[in-house]
Amino acid sequence: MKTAEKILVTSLDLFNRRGESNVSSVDISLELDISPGNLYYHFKGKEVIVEALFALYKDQMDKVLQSTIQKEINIEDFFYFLFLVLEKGYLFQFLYHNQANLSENYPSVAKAFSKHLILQEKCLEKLLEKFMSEGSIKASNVQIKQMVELIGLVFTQSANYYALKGQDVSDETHLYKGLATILFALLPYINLPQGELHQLQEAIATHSLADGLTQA
Amino acid sequence: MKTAEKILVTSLDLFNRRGESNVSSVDISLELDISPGNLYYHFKGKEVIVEALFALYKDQMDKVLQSTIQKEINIEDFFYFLFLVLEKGYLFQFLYHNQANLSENYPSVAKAFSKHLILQEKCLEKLLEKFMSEGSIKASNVQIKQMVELIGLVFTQSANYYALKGQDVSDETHLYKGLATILFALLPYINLPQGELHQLQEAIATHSLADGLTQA
DNA sequence: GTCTATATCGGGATAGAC
DNA sequence: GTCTATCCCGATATAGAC
Repeated sequence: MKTAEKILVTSLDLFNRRGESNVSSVDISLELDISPGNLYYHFKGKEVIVEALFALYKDQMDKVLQSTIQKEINIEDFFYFLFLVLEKGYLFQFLYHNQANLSENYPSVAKAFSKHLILQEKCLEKLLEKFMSEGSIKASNVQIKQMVELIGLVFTQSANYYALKGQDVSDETHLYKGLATILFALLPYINLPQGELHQLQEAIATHSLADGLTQA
Repeated sequence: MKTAEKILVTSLDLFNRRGESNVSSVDISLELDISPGNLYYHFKGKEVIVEALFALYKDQMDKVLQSTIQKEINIEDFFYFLFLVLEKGYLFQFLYHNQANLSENYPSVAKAFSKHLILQEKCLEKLLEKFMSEGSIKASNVQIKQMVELIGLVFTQSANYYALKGQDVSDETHLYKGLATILFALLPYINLPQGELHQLQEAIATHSLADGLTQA
């Protein structure tokens, strides 16, 4: 692995674990056993590193979105898709964790982030509208918009919410809790045979045992 | 107004507008036309200021919660109560805006905050359970817990979500959008005559015209 | 490509005069 | 209570040798 790549991998890891603002360029070079000067040879400042990491994030996320548009997915696949998005977010959690700082210190990244989010939500909206026209979802257009907003809220903020409550966010359990929240909100509008619905719920609930959601 | 009080008021204003981490003690003294040394005479560092502001926040929030327990409120009052909580949060938005930094730089505040949140959610849960036993809400215990979690998510994170999407959060409009999201998620479980429900929805929707939620 | 050494800058903190 | 002056420290940034 080239030094440049090693820097990105290590930075991502440190950012995710300690928060971007708590990691200085010296910390990164220390972790890699290289000198600060060397780090600067590859990346002229933390900003460039953050930008490079965001580009990676965007690439991977776009691939997930792309796959949804191409394959004709049904509403059960949909929840799996939601999980994939949550999971990608988890890999780059530092982007969500410190977004206030992020937008203040790296406005270019913040702009690209919000642009990407809006696109992502457009994509979600299209999907839900398709389900609506197919009859697997019963809702008005306004309700669809509400669903999109709620999903966006869970995607981008649920980790912060759990962290604020003092819960550990280092494992992936909370992803399932987020998924359960989305399922809870959408369920009343989903038009599926009871049996299949329960199957879906159980699949999600088995992963979020901790909170007694299993009885859902 | 005493200097100490002026410092608190000005700090709150600056924190809310620029974010706590972007406001240095010198900024505060500059805004007040006093010297940094004088500021330190009253508050030995920003930490003490943040702690004092959180104490204020907690006091005011507790009063709102208290009022709910004492008066026997019905489910329509409930949404007004939710709005009051959202509004109090708005007055101290800096606590929510930069929570990652907050918990890293002021662990004592973070601990008190999470403790307060958990208490608040207990209070919410009790309220919802009361509505359930009265029949105005039809839901299982697990669904009640989900409602509480969703409300907590909106309370603490919706401003961050809108900010992340690049929207302006300086006015109070987004409070109504948050309220609309909660209403959207709870509505299927609420057991009220259609007429009264529509009244509720409209009352909320008239305040969030911007997003076409009026048609809800 | 990588190192050491150093310059710069901003924020937090404090001593001592008034 | 309030001010001025100063110190300390951590982080960014860069120059120049190897």
